Amino acid sequence: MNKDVSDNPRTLGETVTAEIRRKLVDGELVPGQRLSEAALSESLDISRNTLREAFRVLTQEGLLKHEPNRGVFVSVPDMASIIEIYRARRFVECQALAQAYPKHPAVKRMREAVKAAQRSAEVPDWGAVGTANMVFHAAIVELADSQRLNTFYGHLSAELRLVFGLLNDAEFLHAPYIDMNAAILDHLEAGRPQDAAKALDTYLVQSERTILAAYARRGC
Amino acid sequence: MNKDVSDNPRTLGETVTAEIRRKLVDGELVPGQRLSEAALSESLDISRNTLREAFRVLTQEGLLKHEPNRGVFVSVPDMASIIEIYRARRFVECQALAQAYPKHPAVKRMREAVKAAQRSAEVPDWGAVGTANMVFHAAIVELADSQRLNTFYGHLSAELRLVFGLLNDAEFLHAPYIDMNAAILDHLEAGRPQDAAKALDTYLVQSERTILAAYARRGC
DNA sequence: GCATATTTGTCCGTATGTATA
DNA sequence: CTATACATACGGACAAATATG
Repeated sequence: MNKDVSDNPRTLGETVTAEIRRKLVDGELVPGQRLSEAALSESLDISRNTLREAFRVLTQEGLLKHEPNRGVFVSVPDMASIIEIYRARRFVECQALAQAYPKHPAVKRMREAVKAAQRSAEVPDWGAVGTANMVFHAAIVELADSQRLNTFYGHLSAELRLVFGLLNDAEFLHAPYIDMNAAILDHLEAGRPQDAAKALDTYLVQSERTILAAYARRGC
Repeated sequence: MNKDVSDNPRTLGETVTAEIRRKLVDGELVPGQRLSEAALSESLDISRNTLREAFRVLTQEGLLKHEPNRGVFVSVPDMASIIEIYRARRFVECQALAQAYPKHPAVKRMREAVKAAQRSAEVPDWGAVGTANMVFHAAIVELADSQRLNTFYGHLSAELRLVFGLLNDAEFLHAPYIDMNAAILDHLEAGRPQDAAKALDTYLVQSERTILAAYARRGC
């Protein structure tokens, strides 16, 4: 899913970057939390300098926020960010799907993600459903055959996971979309990419609305 | 144009990052060149630690390539990269233009970029024409109203400047496109975004072909 | 508003591992 | 194979900015 350098970490800095990234998307580090250089470098058993290099990378990815002379904080996605992320998602995903070749290798990954989500929903394991859902949408972007676009989408996706961590209600957030994903895939495999794109747009608008509503409730 | 943190550098690290980025897009540092930590940190009069932080950021942006235990090099765009960058450009720019609102504020910036390019062509100052051209296309992406998409496009654009530096023939690369940009803008302002997108696609295909041809010639 | 403590920003020295002439 | 150069990583230091009482 993530084709970043940090998948195969060859230096300590990359290992640490990947580890912190995992903690961020897994919700072990929560939005707004301050990451003290001294404390975190000690708890990870690395030097401050190495940690700072990791901070720069994760800041670039949008997961951390660097405030000069004040420190590094986990990004706090506000409503504007959520709206913006969904705007970018609709832009990228719908276009990728609309122009997709129905026999593209990524379609297989989409199918597998749908199946995985359905299986996890029966357990039920809503966290796994959420993961499968993200794999499905990453596969949609892969249809566009652009590594750079995939990486960009990976950053969007990671930021969105920060939002999910903030809301903490995986079933509510993911359950309704299993069938919608399946329908999108059916359209695509049947050679109706325009219909697939249309369905995806509906999906994303609905998902955005749901998340914004949950976000607003949480805020009060 | 570049809304990055490094526009208003508040720390030495950000200043240095911006400075190296400038040297990269201006061609002062050429693709393939090795950037020695010791040499560069001394010439910039900064510590190696600070330089390494800048290296991580610029690597993330695709301008540098980090080879563990070997060092940091200026990225060498190969043919596959050029093709990929153009694929992403067509994907992003054409979509942004096709769905654009003709009275979007970015349209004004497009118009100004076209005028600037025409003025610079009369001097002639082909470097300035190239810069105006990049502003024009950045403005196209701004039509999509997504800060994250703008940043992503900024990275694509910077990588492309590495390619231009490799080819070193600004007139040949930019001169033919001044009028095409003007035509694209006319379509948009006249409320024909689909025609504008179509013209832009033609532009990008032709530009890619031209650059690949120049790249191939250079290789021999 | 002031004095103090904390934290970041930045530098240096150095030990170790890796790549290459 | 050895030697050399270089990147990796650490720990300590201090100034500057910020937070705290």
